Amino acid sequence: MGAVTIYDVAERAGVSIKSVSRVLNGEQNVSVALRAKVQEAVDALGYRPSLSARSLAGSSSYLIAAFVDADLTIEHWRSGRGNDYLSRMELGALIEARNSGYHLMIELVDPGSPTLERDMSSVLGSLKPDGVILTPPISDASVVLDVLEARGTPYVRLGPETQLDRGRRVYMDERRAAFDMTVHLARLGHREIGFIVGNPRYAASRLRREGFEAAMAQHGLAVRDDWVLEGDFTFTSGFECGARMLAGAERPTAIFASNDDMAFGVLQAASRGGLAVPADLSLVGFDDTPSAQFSMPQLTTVRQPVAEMAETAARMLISAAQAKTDDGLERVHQAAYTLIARESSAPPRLARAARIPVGQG
Amino acid sequence: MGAVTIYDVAERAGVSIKSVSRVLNGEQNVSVALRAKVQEAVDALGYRPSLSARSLAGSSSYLIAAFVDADLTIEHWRSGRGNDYLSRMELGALIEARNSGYHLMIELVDPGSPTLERDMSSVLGSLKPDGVILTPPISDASVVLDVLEARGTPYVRLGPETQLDRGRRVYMDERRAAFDMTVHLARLGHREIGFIVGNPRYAASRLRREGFEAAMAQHGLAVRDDWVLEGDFTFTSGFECGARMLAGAERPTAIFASNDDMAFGVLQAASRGGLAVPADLSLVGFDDTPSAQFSMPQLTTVRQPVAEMAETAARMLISAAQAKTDDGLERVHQAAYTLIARESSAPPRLARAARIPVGQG
DNA sequence: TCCGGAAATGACAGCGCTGTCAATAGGATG
DNA sequence: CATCCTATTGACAGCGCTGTCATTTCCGGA
Repeated sequence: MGAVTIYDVAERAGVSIKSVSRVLNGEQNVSVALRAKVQEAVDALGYRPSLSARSLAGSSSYLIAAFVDADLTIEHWRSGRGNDYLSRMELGALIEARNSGYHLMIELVDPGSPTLERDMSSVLGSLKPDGVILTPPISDASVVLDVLEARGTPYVRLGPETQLDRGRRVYMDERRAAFDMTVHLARLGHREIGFIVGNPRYAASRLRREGFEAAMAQHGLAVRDDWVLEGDFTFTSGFECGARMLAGAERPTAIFASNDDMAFGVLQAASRGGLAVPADLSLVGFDDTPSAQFSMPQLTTVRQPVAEMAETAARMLISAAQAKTDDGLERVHQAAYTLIARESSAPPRLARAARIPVGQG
Repeated sequence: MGAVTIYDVAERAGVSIKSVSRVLNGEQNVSVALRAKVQEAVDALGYRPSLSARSLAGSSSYLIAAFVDADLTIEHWRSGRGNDYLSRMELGALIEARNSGYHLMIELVDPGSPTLERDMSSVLGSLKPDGVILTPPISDASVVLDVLEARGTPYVRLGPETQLDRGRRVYMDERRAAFDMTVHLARLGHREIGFIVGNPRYAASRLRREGFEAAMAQHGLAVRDDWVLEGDFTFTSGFECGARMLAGAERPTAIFASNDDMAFGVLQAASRGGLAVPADLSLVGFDDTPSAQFSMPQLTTVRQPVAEMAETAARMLISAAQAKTDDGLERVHQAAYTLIARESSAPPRLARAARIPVGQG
């Protein structure tokens, strides 16, 4: 059947298998004539080198592995819901890998497992990937970094928070994005702004909160404790926090939820409470999930270019795998975010906006 | 470093490498004592067999490949949006693969490419996967099936429409689901129901439409040509079709969109047209995308258990790879769908519902 | 014309496993 | 106790490539 080997190609081209190998790998010191002969044979036979043979014999496996949090994945699997971040990350990595003749493998990693170190060695040992992409929250699992470094496997961390000097990373300035979003609300005239924190397990939660607080401070706005509630990135938690925040006699004119899902929860709560968005309450999220453009009103949010980030990560790894030396390779890449102002944020109602100076004066 | 080989294990256990191999592969005729010795050594050394060596030497690669439509993927990638179907499919396949010690690889395939056959051989030749999962619309690409069959690689088709006798498949009864959904609307009292067809490229589009028509016929309801519009599964197309259908003096009391994204488009159109859902218009979709539970009103839709289906597919492939003979293996699996009635569907307003008999009497 | 060195090519030994087949060890049989 | 059969284990040859090192070829310069 299709089992064309390097021997067949060599025979047809009338050269040694080593020469075929040379042409295939674009090595130097190959004459034009040889290259042409081999190329012809390869094309005619439709030959493709066997991945396993290459990776067994040589030092590269043409494999990029993406490490994904197992818990999170299993949670998604249980609920039957997809994982938008994972999906976007993959698209980017997949496309870059494909363009460079690499393959992408997704591996689940449980950073809390007592056998983490062994599990990692296991995967790395059996796959021997040329590079590894770490997704949050694995990007910050120091044991994982340790193992990777011990084995000398290049890796790129997506959106890491701690130990920023280790390895390569591709990130977005979450703090600044949250800062900008807060400024967006302030510019609209909001002075009473609530915030819903994300799952503390994710670095992003802290950063987004810091950005919010910094912007509030800069604009001389008070951050009220009872208006900063802790969610966990789920719709439900958003609903609960929203309901709580909107229940009191005093309520904010705008709420900034640390991600879109929670924002939708708040939207639901507002709706049940008889509040119209953005008329009675401005609402902004973070992530630009697909739903953000379908919701009513459409949600103002921040778009993180996940696919691009993964693409960059894959490219960094592939260059690292192909370069002899580590010099001159990009190690840190900051991706640009976009604040997408849609319908859910607007100036506060005059009545409410006016109330503040009155109360203060 | 972590480079533990089978030789190390054999040495430590005081046996031959072949024996280690036997234990690892669970072969028969291995004494308890041997098994114990080897197991001890494996555990102590944290040994994992090299995937590439195994696949090079043996007949299995411990790899499952999922073939995904390249165009579609690139489209998603361009728009920066994730692909919910892909994501859910992957979760299922990933979890099953992981449980059985297999690995999952995603490969992009362009079924329209003139070099499709060669591309396929390429991938199959270099990866030598033990099984392949085909996702729509690749499930129906006969050239792909041809190549797979020629190579003798087991494959499972997810939701195929044509050539149902070829290969294995896991599917959902789309027609019946659409039928049920239509009945749902009819039972609520709707008699004037519009339908938005999906992208003709997908088999599901036709099936859903057939289900709709069959149910209408069974309930003695007329299918009006101007109330059956053709979209392409995108939000925008849903918006346009919705706007068109709702513009006329006569408009349906309910609209069934072939997928959720289009339903959201209709929702938007209805909203702009001053129509409240479900008060003035009942609206139902198909797919249960994440947004369906966050939208307002929450969308009535059909949930396809994509993750489960992929899980089943992976399991079928793994059993096929492990079985000596093909006998007794499951080849066809029908997955159960769920009609999720949420807020967007309700009885038509009395005024409108009453109008019909008046007009007819 | 001959020589040294760089450029181009080939020969060959594995990479870490599995498949095949041979060898050895126990048991049951007569 | 010899014989035969089966359960168990091992020896060894690759799988299809790449890395290393040897060999051949080709030039420019003496």
